[in-house]
Amino acid sequence: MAGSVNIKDVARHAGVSVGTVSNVLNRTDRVRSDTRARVEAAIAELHFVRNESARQLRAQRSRIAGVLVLDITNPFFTEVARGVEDVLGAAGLSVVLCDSDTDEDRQDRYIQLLTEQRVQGVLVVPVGPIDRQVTRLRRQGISVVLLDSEAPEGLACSVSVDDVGGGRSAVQHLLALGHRRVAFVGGKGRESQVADRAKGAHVAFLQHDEPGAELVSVTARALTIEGGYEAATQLLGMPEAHRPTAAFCSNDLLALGMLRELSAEGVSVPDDFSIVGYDDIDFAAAATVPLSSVRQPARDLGQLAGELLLEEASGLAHEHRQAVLGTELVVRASTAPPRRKSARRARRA
Amino acid sequence: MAGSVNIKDVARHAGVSVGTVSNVLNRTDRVRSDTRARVEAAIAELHFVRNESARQLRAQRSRIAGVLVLDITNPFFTEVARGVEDVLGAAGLSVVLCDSDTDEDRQDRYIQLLTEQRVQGVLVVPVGPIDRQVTRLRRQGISVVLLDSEAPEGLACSVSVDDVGGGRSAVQHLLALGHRRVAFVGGKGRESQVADRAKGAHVAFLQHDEPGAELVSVTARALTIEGGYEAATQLLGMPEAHRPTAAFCSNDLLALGMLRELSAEGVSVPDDFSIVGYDDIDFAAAATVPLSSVRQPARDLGQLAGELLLEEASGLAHEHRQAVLGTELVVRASTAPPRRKSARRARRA
DNA sequence: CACTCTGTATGAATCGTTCTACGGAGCAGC
DNA sequence: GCTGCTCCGTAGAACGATTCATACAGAGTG
Repeated sequence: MAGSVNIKDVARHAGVSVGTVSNVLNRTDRVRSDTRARVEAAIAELHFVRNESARQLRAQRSRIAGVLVLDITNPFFTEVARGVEDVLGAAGLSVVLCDSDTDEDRQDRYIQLLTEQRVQGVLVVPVGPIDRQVTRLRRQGISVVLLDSEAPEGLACSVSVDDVGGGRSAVQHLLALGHRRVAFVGGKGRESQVADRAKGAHVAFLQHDEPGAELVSVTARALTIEGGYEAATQLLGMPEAHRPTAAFCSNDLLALGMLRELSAEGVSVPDDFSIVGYDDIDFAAAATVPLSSVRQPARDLGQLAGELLLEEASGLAHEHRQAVLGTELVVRASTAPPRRKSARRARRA
Repeated sequence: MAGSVNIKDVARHAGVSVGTVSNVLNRTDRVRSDTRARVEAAIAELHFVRNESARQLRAQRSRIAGVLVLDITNPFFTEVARGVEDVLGAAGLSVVLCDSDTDEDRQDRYIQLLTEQRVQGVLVVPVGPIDRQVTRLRRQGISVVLLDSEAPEGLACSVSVDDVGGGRSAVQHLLALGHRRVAFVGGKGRESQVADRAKGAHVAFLQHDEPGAELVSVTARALTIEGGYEAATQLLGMPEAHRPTAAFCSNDLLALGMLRELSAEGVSVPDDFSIVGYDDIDFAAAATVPLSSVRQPARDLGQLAGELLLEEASGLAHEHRQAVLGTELVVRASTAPPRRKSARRARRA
């Protein structure tokens, strides 16, 4: 049976008071070594496991932090989570990972859950505006750091990436190669990250200032491999005269999906079409046509966010900071100058 | 301030007793509608958020289930987690994801954490033998289901995949194509899944019974893309006479890494070398040389495990069951008959 | 011997919620 | 008017660990 053995059972079994057992658990040095040994023996014998709910109730705070990401199947976010884990784990906090699946309702449910748990802190990659939820968390004394998204001044700490710059560098690269019609592939969602990457793409076009150059917007159902298939199909459906010769995809999943679908349809990358992705996940380099991609320092992002959270949670004087990390364009094999007009056209399926 | 407003504050503010507030929260129908409205107004006004620790303490059980996987950056496991979420989320349980990173210590720490939290249940992809931990969890009244690994009869429910069968079908495919020297690529770990896949590979060889056919074992540092690069290097380092003409990799990460490294070294897949992966993650189909792979029904696996957990946790009479799901070999472009002897050899870098 | 000081152990109060036993009000039936 | 309901609401005892004020024993000091 055993059901649940508590500190009182341990105390009785060891012939001491509950206070002493608690001391063995939490302030080991305050108890004589023979007493401690007796208590520890009782703990082992009865298979006592501390009830964290009771502990938390008393302590008014848990030893857990939550990480809430947009898409747990996207390696970029799991890499970020690992970065968080690196830092918080070392500080003795446990990290639990939650997946909003880019759904505001799910995001809010998880935030509610974490609030009810009175976690130490929450690191969240937000879906849509999140000011209200941040205020609510703060009101419960829960630290918040925004991940991969810049917080409004004074609202919270945030660690983001210069997505405008990243988007710009991707498109500059394509323009420099000689492409004039470039697709920007985004999703239906209104993630600020994607919007910023799009903005960066526009900036690159404005700076380029070549007459006739055109940025075409393509919208996939979701920022997934599937979405990439779909976006490729959309591109192939365009009349050749207006079809872009290159695409900047707002993440690598899209880019890999598009790469695959184009190859399957006989469009050669990079000879017939160039692709730049975003995130530089491991799979980007591992693609057989290794993908040019805008690298985000995912692990660093997570680590820095973890540090900011610890700083805020420590209760010391704390000024919210907005860290913005840089990106790095990694050029691989999926980008090349466009084929000359005279060359044979991509075969349609 | 606000700090923490509790049910008592709400009661005072609404002019009722704490019991009534609790009833509004938990058994809404037992309270007259005007009273309820008053309480709800007070809750909203004071920004009351239920303290889940106290609730759990009283209820002796949380509304959370934990999923503990080997590698959170491997899309196979996150897909399994989504399957679990599908089922448990619908049942009103929240799911938290933990990453053992194939490390027994980390695994044990997370199990300890989940035990202290008195979660409803734990779904775990085990690292090494786990009987002791299962017994311990069970003793605390926590349900356990093993994922992707078959539990010893009577110990726990488990949902696994016929890895021996999967391994066999992969290697049978290669043998049928005419390969005679085949590499099995595993890792340093002692995961039972990998061992079973290796066993399946051996079975295929035994059944094939062709003199001179040879199964070569290659060990990567880890079952990751990096590990795949490394395994490819090992293969390329072998004297050509003994070098396998095909590899069965124990997961897709390895396979994709190997595919990439071989391509980079001028070895063409599948012309010079065939590769079969395992898991059939989305990235496998999306590789530019789409990967032949043994598909595991990841999401189904998670869903079924979730259902078994709910059944066990419901407290009804419950017999532990071992579900074993089948695999399906998905043949794509990374496998082909071996090049004839006379053909040119792969160029070394 | 009286005193203080130090090192240990104790016991009760506390955290916030749930839930059971109970009570008062209103109503029907006799 | 009494009994027996139902409906709503209340009071207070749990749940299990932590912690603080306190007690006590023994050593050291004068």
